[in-house]
Amino acid sequence: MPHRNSRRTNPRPRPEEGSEPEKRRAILHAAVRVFAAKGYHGCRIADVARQAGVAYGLVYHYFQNKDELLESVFAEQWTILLNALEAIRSGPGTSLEQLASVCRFVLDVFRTAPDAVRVLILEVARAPDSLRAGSTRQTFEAAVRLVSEMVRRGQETGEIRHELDPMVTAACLLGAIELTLTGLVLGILGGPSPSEQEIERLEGQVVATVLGGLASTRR
Amino acid sequence: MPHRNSRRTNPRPRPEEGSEPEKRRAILHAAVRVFAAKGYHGCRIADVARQAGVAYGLVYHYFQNKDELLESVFAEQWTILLNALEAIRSGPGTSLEQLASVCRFVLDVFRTAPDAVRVLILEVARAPDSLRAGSTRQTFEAAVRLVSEMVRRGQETGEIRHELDPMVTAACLLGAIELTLTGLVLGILGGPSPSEQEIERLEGQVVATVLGGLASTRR
Amino acid sequence: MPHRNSRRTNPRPRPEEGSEPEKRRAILHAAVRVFAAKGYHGCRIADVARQAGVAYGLVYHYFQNKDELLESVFAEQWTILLNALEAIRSGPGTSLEQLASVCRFVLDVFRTAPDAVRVLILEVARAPDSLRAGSTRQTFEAAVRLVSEMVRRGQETGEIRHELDPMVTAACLLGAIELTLTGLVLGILGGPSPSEQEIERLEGQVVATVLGGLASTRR
Amino acid sequence: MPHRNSRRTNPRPRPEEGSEPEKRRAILHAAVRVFAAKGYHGCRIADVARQAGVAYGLVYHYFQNKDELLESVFAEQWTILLNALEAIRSGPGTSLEQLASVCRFVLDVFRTAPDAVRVLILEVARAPDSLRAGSTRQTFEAAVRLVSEMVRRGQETGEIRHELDPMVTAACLLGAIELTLTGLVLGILGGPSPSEQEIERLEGQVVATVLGGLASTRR
DNA sequence: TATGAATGAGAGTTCATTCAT
DNA sequence: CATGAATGAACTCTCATTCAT
Repeated sequence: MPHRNSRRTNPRPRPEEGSEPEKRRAILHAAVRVFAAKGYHGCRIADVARQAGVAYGLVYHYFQNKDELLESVFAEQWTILLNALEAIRSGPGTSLEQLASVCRFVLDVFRTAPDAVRVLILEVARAPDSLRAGSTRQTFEAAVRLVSEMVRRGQETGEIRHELDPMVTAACLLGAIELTLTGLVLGILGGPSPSEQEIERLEGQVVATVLGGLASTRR
Repeated sequence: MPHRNSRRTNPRPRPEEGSEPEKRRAILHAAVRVFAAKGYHGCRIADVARQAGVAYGLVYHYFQNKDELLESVFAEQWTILLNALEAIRSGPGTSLEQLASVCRFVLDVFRTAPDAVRVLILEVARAPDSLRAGSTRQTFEAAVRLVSEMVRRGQETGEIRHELDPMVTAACLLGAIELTLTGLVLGILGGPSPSEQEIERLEGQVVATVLGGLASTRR
Repeated sequence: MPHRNSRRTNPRPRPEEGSEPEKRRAILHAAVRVFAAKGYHGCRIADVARQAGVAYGLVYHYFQNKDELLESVFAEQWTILLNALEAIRSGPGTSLEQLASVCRFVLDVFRTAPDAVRVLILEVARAPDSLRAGSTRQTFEAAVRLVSEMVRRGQETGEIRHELDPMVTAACLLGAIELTLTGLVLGILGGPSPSEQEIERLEGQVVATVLGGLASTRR
Repeated sequence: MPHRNSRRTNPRPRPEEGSEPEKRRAILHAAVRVFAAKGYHGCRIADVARQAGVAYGLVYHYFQNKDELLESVFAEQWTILLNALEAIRSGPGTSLEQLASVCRFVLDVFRTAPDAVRVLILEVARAPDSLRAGSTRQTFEAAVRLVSEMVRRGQETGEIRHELDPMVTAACLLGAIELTLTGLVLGILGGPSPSEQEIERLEGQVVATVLGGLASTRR
């Protein structure tokens, strides 16, 4: 009986520099959707395979195990977000304008790809330690650091108050976005199925709240 | 003949009508801890029973099933928080002072009972729909509304900017708190095991950020 | 400590020589009903206790365990049947008349106490070996023997064909009754809720079929 | 290029489109045996899997749950019986001969496959309502109807007494067979392990009893 | 007698993972 | 690459039985 591979010349099963097998992609996309819909633990391999229209076992051909799959989902989504944040940071505009862009960007993405955002935002810290210990935590931290960097630069230029801790400020800003999104998802804000205009209005509100603060006068 | 006592002639210290059985309480407490440590799906009945020091089956004596148990946990924790928020709202102080108190209160509780806070904050929206559809969503919404009410009153007294939407503002405030807590839990803020002083500092930072906003000058 | 009851002149709860405690009786009655409704394995102690209106533990006060309880139910029901069969046997009438009475008796009882009959007839051989090994098998066999005795006597008087094996004949007769009852219970015979008249008609049919046989002419 | 096969050169014994997977069959067979040995409620999935020599989970690969498995067992066995009855009915012979064949057939099958018969005969009406409501009740009724049809035809040809109700007669006949089998199973008839000859003798006895009736003379 | 809280073994079901084809 | 049958550990839930009061 011929063994699997006479010489193992690696005919091609390797991710072949850059070009990713189409089915791998399908699985990843499916995972995002299922993940978003059912959460980390509710997301079963069978669901992902069915959603992707591939055979059960193929998932294990491309991913070591469930954790690696979901870790990949996280990583990919975060990478997209990080790239966007980085683009904003290295782009034009004052720090305050950049931070406003961050708010708008996330809520904008939600409008077009709510699943991805849910995965990104709502599932952080929900995954098991194994995940958190992995790249996810790092990328999450990276996002906070990136935003805190914008804050720090704003402090240098005098746009942002010096007394604020950039990291805490970044956390507050991202947290404000997150819970606004949660409110949206749960239907507490914006109603059961918010219109695009409504979401735009919420964007403006979040920006105003976070940048300007609640108080009408400075103490 | 001396009757045992004025009203309650219960010969044996029976589960004292109306008062909650001690073991039920133990199970609930254990559930909070396990829940916080492992999340909704990672939380197994066996863990809860062991943690509570009771037999497996007893959990099912007091609770219909896993969902009802965890729903109870949610309900209890939220009730505690809601009561505290309500106490703050109906207490003394200006609206801004009250909102500052809210920030401080949650972070304070975290210092003394991090598990409860994790359950409360980190698990919202993570539970299955059955839970979200239940009392949890309502109480979550209640919390947002309570805070938004404080905001609204602050707008009436002129302390808080009129252009802000109270609900969005409340969501931002609670979100800022939440992600700061998440940062604490993950060790991104305050280091691996933050001192009480460090947490106090973070409290001040969050209050300053949220109430005063990021911008050093108003547009 | 004051004892339970200053006077407590034993109003009656004592087993009072020979007289069976009222609650024991209630449990037994309840067991018959539950047993009939749910079958041996579907019958839970909790159901019996609730149906009897007594506390859980009391069942174990009067009966060693579930098997003993259900064995008691069997024994009691069979005893009633055996006594009736014996009364018929030692009573007046030819053998054929007696056997007709047996048919009528069982179907009659069904009319007034279908539960008891179901337990008696439908549950034989369904119970675990432990039960079958016990008195149930013996009483079941006793019933067959009793009927076969009537058959034997009929053969002696020439009423019944000599070529028949009394035991097989008895089994056939009881079997005919049983499946007719099953048909009644399942609604295949007599419709969903048969009238008394309908049951009477079935009685006559069974008697005619069993005693006279199917064939219109003897070979 | 050699086409797949002349008839059966299947390189891999794949589940052969359309044909039933071999292991599914093994599970079904095992279920019959375990079912017969322990009854509906005593029959555990683990037993079936072990008996079939397959892994626990495979049972759930082929069957939704325990009820569906046992329903399948019922359905299959009844189908076999129904087919046999139908074959007898549409075959040659007078009605009386056909009915005699029915008696002989069932007792014959018992000789070669006692398990299947036990399942078929002894477990009817013992299963939970869910089962009874399903195909089982219908097929049971179908069997009674099939036999009653033979009776009716016998009445038309004058072989069978006109005064008998075909349905009741059919029930009596099948009941006679059933309780004779029960007697066999319990060792009340034919002794602990009856020889084939003994069973043949019982067959004759049952036929004689049912067809000819008990009475030696017609009233 | 009587109660019902407490126990824990056992059974059904799910699902990540492996493997032969 | 691709498939999906096969495996079995893990988990939820049930219920007979015990026991302190």
